[in-house]
Amino acid sequence: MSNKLILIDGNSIAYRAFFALPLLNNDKGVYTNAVYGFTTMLLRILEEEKPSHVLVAFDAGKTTFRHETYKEYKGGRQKTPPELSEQFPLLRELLDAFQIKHYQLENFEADDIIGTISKQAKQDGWNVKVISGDKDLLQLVSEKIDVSVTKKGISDVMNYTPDTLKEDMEISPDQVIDLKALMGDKSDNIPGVPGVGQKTAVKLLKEYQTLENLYDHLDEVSGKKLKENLTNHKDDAFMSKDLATINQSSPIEISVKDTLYDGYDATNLRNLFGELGFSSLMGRISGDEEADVESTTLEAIDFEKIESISEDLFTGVAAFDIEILEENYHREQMIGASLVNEKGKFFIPIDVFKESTAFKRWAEDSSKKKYVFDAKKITVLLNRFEIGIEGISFDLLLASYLINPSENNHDIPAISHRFGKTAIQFDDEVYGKGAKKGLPDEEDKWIEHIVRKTTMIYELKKQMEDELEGNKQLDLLYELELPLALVLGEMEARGVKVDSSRLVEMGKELTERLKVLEEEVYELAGEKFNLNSPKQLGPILFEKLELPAIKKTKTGYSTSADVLEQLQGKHPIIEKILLYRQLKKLDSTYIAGLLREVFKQDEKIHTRFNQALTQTGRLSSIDPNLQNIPIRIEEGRKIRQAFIPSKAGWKMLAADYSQIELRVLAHIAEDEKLQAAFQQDKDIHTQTAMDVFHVSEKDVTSNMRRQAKAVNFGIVYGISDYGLSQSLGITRKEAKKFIERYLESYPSVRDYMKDIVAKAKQDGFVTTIMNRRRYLPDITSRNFNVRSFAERTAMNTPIQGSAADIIKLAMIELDRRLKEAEVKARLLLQVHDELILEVPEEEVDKISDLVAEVMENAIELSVPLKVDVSHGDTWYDAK
DNA sequence: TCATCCACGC
DNA sequence: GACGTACGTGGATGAT
Repeated sequence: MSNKLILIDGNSIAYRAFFALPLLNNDKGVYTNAVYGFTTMLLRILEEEKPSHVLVAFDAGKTTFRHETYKEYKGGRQKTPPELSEQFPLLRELLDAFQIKHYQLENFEADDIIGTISKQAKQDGWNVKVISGDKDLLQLVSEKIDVSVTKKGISDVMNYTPDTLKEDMEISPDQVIDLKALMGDKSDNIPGVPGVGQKTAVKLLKEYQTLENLYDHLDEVSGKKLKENLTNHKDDAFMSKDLATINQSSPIEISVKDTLYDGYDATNLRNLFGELGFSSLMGRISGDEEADVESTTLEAIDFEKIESISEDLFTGVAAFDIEILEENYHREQMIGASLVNEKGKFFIPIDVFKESTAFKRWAEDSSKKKYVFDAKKITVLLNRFEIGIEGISFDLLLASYLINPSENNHDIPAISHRFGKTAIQFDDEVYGKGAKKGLPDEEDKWIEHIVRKTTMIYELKKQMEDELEGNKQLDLLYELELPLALVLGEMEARGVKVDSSRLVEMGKELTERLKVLEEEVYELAGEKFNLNSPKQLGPILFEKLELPAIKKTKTGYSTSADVLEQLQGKHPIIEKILLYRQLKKLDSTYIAGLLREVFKQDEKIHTRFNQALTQTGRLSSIDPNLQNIPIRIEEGRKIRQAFIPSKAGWKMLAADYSQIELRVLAHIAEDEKLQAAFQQDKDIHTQTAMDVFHVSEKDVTSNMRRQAKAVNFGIVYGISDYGLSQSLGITRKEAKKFIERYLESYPSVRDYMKDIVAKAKQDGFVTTIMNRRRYLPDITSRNFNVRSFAERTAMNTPIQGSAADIIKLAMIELDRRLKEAEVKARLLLQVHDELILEVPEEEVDKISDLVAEVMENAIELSVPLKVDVSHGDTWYDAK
């Protein structure tokens, strides 16, 4: 088999990758986009071309021999952005990990190295492929040498052979330099001949083949001006030819044989990918696709399966984990536990630890430090055996989330691989996925996996802590998220009592009304169809009934509420459909959905708060989602009547922050006008209307207030002019004007918005009051939409995220104070800016005061925080 | 099983 | 001008 050599123009490809990809950085804040792009290209080439030899050539230094002929060579070039230059060392590291030779030569450009080596290879009869973003290299094209030039981005390449070159550019490889001699090259500052562009140059070369021949027959050239230019710039043309000519006899110290490529070291590469945060590329490292092969090649570990627990197992700090295959740790079966400490690695069967008093003593002893993954989960799981847990001093899940919330996989194997630890398989590989998920037959296999995971917790603690310390986020973990996890764990385990019969009753009523509505709709439509299917509803409305179609979706007509609302009054069917949709939602999601989630044992709902998901730091709630129980529409709000205290004579108590985000904005932006409004406890939407419309309070109409409210809403949620136009039903232009007027009224807010975007561009991330981070690589995107989105995110995340920080602080403090006061009242739920508690009737007054006091003083801002507290027999009545 | 559409909350 | 636009969860449908 003949040799195949790949020659890569390193600088050119790095530049291409850098500008083609958003300014990604890894979790250490190091920019990696060029390296990432380069890597994807390398992986693709290695896979597709299967080369025997590879060389990456780099430019060296600022000046080359070309500057001796023409000192303006490459003059006027923008200097390499620092975000890119800092990636070159990484690039070399990457190539080393790939075990690919790279080379640079003082005074010469990458082109010359490539030209020289390719010439040697050609003489030896090798097949050569050159890869670059620069068309200059096309002069090397020959029978044996292909040149691939990136077209757009880095993955889109055009491969040139002598034939395709002819076809595409109508010239031969030799003529590439003549072409450039005539045309010049703006980016290299090569002059060429004025007035001669691509078209003219090609025409001339077709007729005279070479530059020399052209000048020999100069008098035959038609066109007075053209002839004059050619005559006057003959020197320029020949110098340009000189400059454009690649030196194929550079004094390189390597030869083709040195470029031997013998495959990469998968382990090294995986480690580097881990450091760089290229988790998405891990799977493309060959060897990885055969996961089973890898599993058998994982180095064996030493561990002990414990039959009975004795006190002396617990010395020093321990990593501890309980494995459960399904998501819902409130009800699903536990598989086993594992403990790793200075003594060794241990697997502990469930039955062994749940009955062990030694274990319980250890778990509940706050002086025995534990490292865990997902403290909240562990709290709930142990609680199922009536075991408490104290002394958790590290949580891998929360640490990973805080380091970079945008990672979408925060399980132990994923984190481990990201941080360069590869002695672990992914859960899917061990347990399978989907319907096939389960314990593998071989017991050792899954036991070992569990032990390995716990080992990772033990080993990663230091690394993660260093990372957090570097970001000044240790407090965020240890003073906020970790204590909160325990509070949340108790809330989840406590659950919320549900009056199922009330739900059933409401369900019956709804079913009746739905049936009637459905019939009425079919009557009006003149036929039966599936009313729940937008795909079937569309044609009925917009074809059969000939209503004007306002919006389309990918698959047909849009029948969303905002479309239907615009059709209201045009046909009686519309309001029936709207009502049907609303009631159907209530029935399926809130009645049936909630009933499904009620635990039989205690008639309670135990939601799970996801503490490591949202990009802003808010919590989310699943199975069921208790953060979106209806409230705006009365019919829906009644659902809340089914949420009741767990004991007779107790009350539900709700405490919500009033305008917390706008208060946070007033604080962060230091806007005196906003601050004053809050200090005087003004109605903020009315105040905004006064400021934006320049009217006095009494002249604020309800419409003005509505619009001001929408603008405030937009500020809080970071919506665009488009978003505002949608919510107000006005044009985008008008919306833009509104926003502009808002910013005119609150100049400090405008400054804040400007500054935060600039800071995000500089740092690559934004932070909240408690130093939570959100990375915004898209902020440097050259795509307007992508960039705009990132900019709005930069403005909005500190606001929303800080509000999330504040209520979390309040929850920790409130939990502490409730326990300290030895009252029975307890937290049940958090809904972003609101806390729900259940309280014995006799404690209501005291707790109302306490909750308000704690929430209002969770943090000291330049504006007061205001909390409204209310209570009642059900959640509905606590309004 | 997955994508799409729709709708609820903050 | 840029064509997709706050964050989430969940149900129903329909194609795979």
